[in-house]
Amino acid sequence: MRDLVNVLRALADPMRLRILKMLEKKRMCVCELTAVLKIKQSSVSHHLRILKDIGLVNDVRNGMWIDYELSREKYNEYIPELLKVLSGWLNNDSKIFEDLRLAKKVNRNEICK
Amino acid sequence: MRDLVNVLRALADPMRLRILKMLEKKRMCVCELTAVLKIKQSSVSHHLRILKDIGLVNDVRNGMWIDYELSREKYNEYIPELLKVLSGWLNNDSKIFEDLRLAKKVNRNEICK
DNA sequence: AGACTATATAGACATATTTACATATGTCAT
DNA sequence: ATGACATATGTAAATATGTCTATATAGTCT
Repeated sequence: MRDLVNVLRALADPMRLRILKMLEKKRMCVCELTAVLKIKQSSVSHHLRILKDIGLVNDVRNGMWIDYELSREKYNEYIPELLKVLSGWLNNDSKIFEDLRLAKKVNRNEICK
Repeated sequence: MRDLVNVLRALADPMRLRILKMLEKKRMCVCELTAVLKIKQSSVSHHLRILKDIGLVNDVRNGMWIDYELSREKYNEYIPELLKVLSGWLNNDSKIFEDLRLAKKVNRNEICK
């Protein structure tokens, strides 16, 4: 029960949903996510920590960067099913649409000054 | 997006999950739910309002009582799918098991003094 | 109509959450 | 090692959430 509540809480936030919808398309580093979301880097890290702690995302070090991706490990039974239904949602949301457009253009070598 | 966040927030609470799991089995009035959950009636009403506002439950007057039931109307696209996956979850949770046992026994004519 | 009772609402309090700022950690290149 | 940069963490302020007490509302029943 605690697990399910924690997964739902992790999902019940616009910024974290936006992050997850971007990670559906590709791995992204913190500075790329920061550039798209337009909140402070520390806030992005905070949201990523919540998603990582509950097992919704993994981080993978990649040179100077740390890439985040949707988790493929089975931390608990709820996550695969929720990620699956989420993949069918918000695909016509204008905010998500704009995020994905920006995420596609973003280049870590340019923006991470 | 706002809709989805609100549905997830409504679900992300142990008391509200317990309520929904009971309503999966049968309609229940506020005083019956109060007896099982063992929190104050006003708190139960508060949770029911959140569930009703987002469209997860309906209320139906029944004589002196107001019965709540899982919503069958389609307020938004997320609710039917989430209620469906929820029906497969928590069925082995000990708290839920105990709730259902109490819910089956409870009799509104006795407890609503 | 009036008393009764199930439910809803308002206000208060404690706790949790989101964000930003400042700083720390850890990696790469020189 | 040192400097530069990406990311993480600690702290503080503003806002939201869950529970309670007290009271109001809206029905029922006689």
